[in-house]
Amino acid sequence: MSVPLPTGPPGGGPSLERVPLHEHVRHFVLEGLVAGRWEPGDRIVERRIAQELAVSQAPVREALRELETMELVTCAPNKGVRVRELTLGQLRDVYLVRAALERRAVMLAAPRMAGNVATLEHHLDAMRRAAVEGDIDSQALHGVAFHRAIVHACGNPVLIRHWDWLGVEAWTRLSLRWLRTELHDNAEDHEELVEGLRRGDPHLGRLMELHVMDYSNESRT
Amino acid sequence: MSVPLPTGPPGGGPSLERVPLHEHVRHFVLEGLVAGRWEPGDRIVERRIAQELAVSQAPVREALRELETMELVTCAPNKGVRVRELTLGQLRDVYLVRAALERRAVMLAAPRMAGNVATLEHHLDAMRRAAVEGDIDSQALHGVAFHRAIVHACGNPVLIRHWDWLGVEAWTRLSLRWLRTELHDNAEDHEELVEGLRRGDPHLGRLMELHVMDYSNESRT
DNA sequence: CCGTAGCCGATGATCGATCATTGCTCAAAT
DNA sequence: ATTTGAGCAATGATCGATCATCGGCTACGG
Repeated sequence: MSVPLPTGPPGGGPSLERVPLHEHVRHFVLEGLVAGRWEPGDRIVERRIAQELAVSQAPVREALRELETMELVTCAPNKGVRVRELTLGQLRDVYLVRAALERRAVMLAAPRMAGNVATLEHHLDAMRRAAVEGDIDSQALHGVAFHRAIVHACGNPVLIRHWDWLGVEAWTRLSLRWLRTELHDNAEDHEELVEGLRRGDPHLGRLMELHVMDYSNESRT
Repeated sequence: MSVPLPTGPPGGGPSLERVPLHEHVRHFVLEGLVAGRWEPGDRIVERRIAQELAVSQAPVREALRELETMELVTCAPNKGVRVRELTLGQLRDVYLVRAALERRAVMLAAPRMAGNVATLEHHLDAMRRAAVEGDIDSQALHGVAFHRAIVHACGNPVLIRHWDWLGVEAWTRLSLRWLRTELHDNAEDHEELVEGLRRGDPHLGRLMELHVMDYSNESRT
């Protein structure tokens, strides 16, 4: 289960690299979730998706199980899949785990990046631009990319995998939709992280942990 | 995917609670792994298991994907499932993530347990007994149970789930087998944790983190 | 002898159909 | 009116079969 799905579905052109069917299904359902096709608590019916995409039940099942790993849906035996209810408390639970992982990630990443923060600064710029333009979605996307870059730099595949499983990007987009979460104007917090990484701040771990935890305090309802 | 499978397969008696087939398969494969049926790197063939258990391919697939989530096997598209190679480095990766999660878990669990450490002391006693009796397996099992109790007391379902996905018990048993890992005589380290929990030691987090990380330094080859 | 294209069996991926459970409907009994 | 349980439709779980891909083997050309 390689979580990121790089480019679009193969409807356009047959790519050199054949993508397993269940990945397309996963992408489709994920888009449906973010686009608001289902509300929290709604049932996601395997056969319905299967018919809709003209595939059989099997790849749909597999895709839904993957989404279950990402905590986006819940799954009870013989009861099917439902969109996970996203309460503030549960969001906080996710952020707590995320903070624990990213704290460790940044501590590992710091010496490995060795001040090579170009990618981070790129995303930071994009966030600033998005902030002044009021492009909420872009700001969220680059914010996630910023954190992803750090996590992927940590060099620990297990940690990376667990972080991916947190489905940070999807949850961020969903919380924007479901909870009307407000994006903190946090470009400066990120600047602080970049600074810390550039010169190996010994408190980077704590900094990151607090930074991520802050996210869970930014909802207005 | 509820990771723990409480009691044995239903061959004995039809339990009131019907267990999904793929859980039996998962249990079967897991036992096979621990029992040494496969070595690291070996291929696990879906149809073989299916025939062996007189089930179809579908539940086997599902079980294997669950084991993939637990990092016990790797899975490449169109290439099938292989038993994950367990190098010291990878073991360290797992322990690092585990340490990050348990650090946070114990910090959350401490106020919730409120000095209620009876369960922990039970496992601690069992570990001591196992140590003097030289019962390696029992010591490992109770050691894992000790940590599991703390993690489950943290009250964060997301954290609990990720910890379960680390497959701590399976990895512990497997590293005993594959890497001839030596069990540190660590009853006293655990005693320290119990003490800390009993009186809300503010350094519990760091204590736990170091405690878990120490595990990854206990291999002799 | 070595490299390479093509054949072929093994096996993962997917399919369409069937079995079994769940939740609902609705009417009879209280 | 409420309860209760049989009947039924929906749907998840599982099955057996087929399709597609991978890896090894072999024959051929150099």
